[in-house]
Amino acid sequence: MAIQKTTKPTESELEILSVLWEMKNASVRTVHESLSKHKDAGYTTTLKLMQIMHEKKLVTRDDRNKIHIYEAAVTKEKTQTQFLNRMINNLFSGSSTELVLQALGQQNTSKEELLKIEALISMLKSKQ
Amino acid sequence: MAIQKTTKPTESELEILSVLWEMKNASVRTVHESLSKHKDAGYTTTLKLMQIMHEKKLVTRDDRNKIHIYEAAVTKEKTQTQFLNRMINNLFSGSSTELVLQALGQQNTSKEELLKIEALISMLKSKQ
DNA sequence: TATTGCATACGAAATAAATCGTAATATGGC
DNA sequence: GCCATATTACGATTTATTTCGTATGCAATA
Repeated sequence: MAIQKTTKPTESELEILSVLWEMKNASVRTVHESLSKHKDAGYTTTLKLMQIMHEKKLVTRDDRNKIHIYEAAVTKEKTQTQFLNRMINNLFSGSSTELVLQALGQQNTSKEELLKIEALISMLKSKQ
Repeated sequence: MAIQKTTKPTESELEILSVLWEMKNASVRTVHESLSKHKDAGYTTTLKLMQIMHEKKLVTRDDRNKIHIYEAAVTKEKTQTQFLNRMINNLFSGSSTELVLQALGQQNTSKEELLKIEALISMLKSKQ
């Protein structure tokens, strides 16, 4: 059985995936337009990137029509997990708690958000 | 006033920084030995990387003696924050809460850890 | 003093990522 | 059918990152 090599998306690929997750599916033009708000690169750059992502199986596409429609082939959750783990190992000595503490500490999180987190925590505690 | 361009460490540079944060300061040989446990690259590769990091001001070094002693020039906290923010923006729609929930959800965190987080949360709540 | 063993310096190759120009092609409106 | 326009395909260039080979120097020691 062939090993499914988990291709870690690059920074640029992540930007594209974000758009696709948001929109469910989209043409190159649409993705490019969305990216243009923040970033400034030519249309063919976006196109090329998406073609490469297709080769890497990071996206699927429907190319039955002239305008190809792309869709993310990896879930947002899986990708988040992948990057989170990487980051926890690289920067937080393998401790997710350290990361959580740091993330909560630096940002100012609203009371509502804090309550949501508390809820999850008591849920986790009860499960132990 | 010149703008302090925040050089974002690359993946490999991060590995080296981790060792330096851990050890406070170290020679190339020491860093290389530590990295060798996980990774497999030649000594001069590590050396070159650390020289580049010195140029980029990511590390300082004491080169009064033949064996140069390196030290991280960026704090672990600052770097963590930098990467956390990047990640929150790229992958978690700008919401640190989302990241926290995801991080807590996937790993199994011990009761003690959960208590630590709860403590921080109530501290944050009282400050609002 | 000559030799050996580590150390740094440095250039250059190998690899990866991002960017873009140009050509080929399909489509819709005239 | 022809043209204008928008799209994809693709090669090439640029830039960043990682890797390593070789040169050179210094210091201990035989």
